[in-house]
Amino acid sequence: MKIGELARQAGTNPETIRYYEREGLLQKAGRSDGNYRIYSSAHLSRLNFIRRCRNLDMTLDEIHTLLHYKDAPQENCGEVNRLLDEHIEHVARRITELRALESELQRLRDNCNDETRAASCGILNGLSETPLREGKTDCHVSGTHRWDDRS
Amino acid sequence: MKIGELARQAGTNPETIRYYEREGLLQKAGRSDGNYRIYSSAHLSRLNFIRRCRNLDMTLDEIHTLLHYKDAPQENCGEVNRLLDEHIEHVARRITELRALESELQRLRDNCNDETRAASCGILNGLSETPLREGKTDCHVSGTHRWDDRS
DNA sequence: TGAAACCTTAAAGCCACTTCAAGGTCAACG
DNA sequence: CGTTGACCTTGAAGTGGCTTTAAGGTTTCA
Repeated sequence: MKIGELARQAGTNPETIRYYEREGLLQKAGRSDGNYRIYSSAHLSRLNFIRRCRNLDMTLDEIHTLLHYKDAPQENCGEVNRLLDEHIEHVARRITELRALESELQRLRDNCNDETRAASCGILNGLSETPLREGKTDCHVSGTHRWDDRS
Repeated sequence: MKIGELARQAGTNPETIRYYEREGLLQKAGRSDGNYRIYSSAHLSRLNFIRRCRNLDMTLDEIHTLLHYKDAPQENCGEVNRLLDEHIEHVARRITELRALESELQRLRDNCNDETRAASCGILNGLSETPLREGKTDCHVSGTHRWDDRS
């Protein structure tokens, strides 16, 4: 199987696969006569593992750790459990933050209901006054702009 | 006021301020004899506006747009309203996604309660089997790893 | 034969900064 | 006067997780 076929089967794209190889997440593939990468079903299942973890918003570093334990089945899995616990906490924290954000934005939005002159727009005026919030927690869940804004 | 003082007052740091200047969000400051940037309270309030918007997870592009209307108070503020509506929707969508993520992670976590051999760890095995979810929506709220992981 | 679909590499681009390197300025202290 | 140390300057590179671009090589089918 060549890289394009692997990409199709895993629902990702060839550049991403080459990137994972460079980063050492995916073992190097053998090459065909024409220097094309040739993959087996073992590559596919490892790639699927990686993509599942990415869908769960894990970093490549975290995935590296998980792959280590997959490759060392005799080791104790305590670190895997802890990694997941921490990750769940990060997600939970980010949800809390985004909810606070949402209500703050909604409050701001309610300040202007008609299209008026910018000078008297309650939103712009609100943004000029709202106190700066402190306390971005040490949560690693990120902001509002990760994926392409195709909407 | 020099850049360090401005940074302190706005709760940000000098490099960020220079970056905003390069990006055209903050007007260029005058210079002292020794070529230091000198700021006024007008700079401070504009910087505060920008930081408030960033705290609300807006992109620099969105902030550019808002600043345009602040600078043109006679224009109609309809675009400001729409920008906020879209932004609120993005945040709401990301919250929904993260909640789904959280329950999926929790389900996975429940598969392994003791420290055992990695080979029989329900988490690793779960990650090897869970179907790949489709449908990352076109939400631009980002993942779980935005801020430093200082925890 | 030749065009289309696939593959290769290396490098740059994305966002919103942060960090680094190498140096210049300024006030205070001995 | 010299020097220490806090502050400032610029430009370039690094962050993460890719995506895009450029410039080509290979394979397949008509």
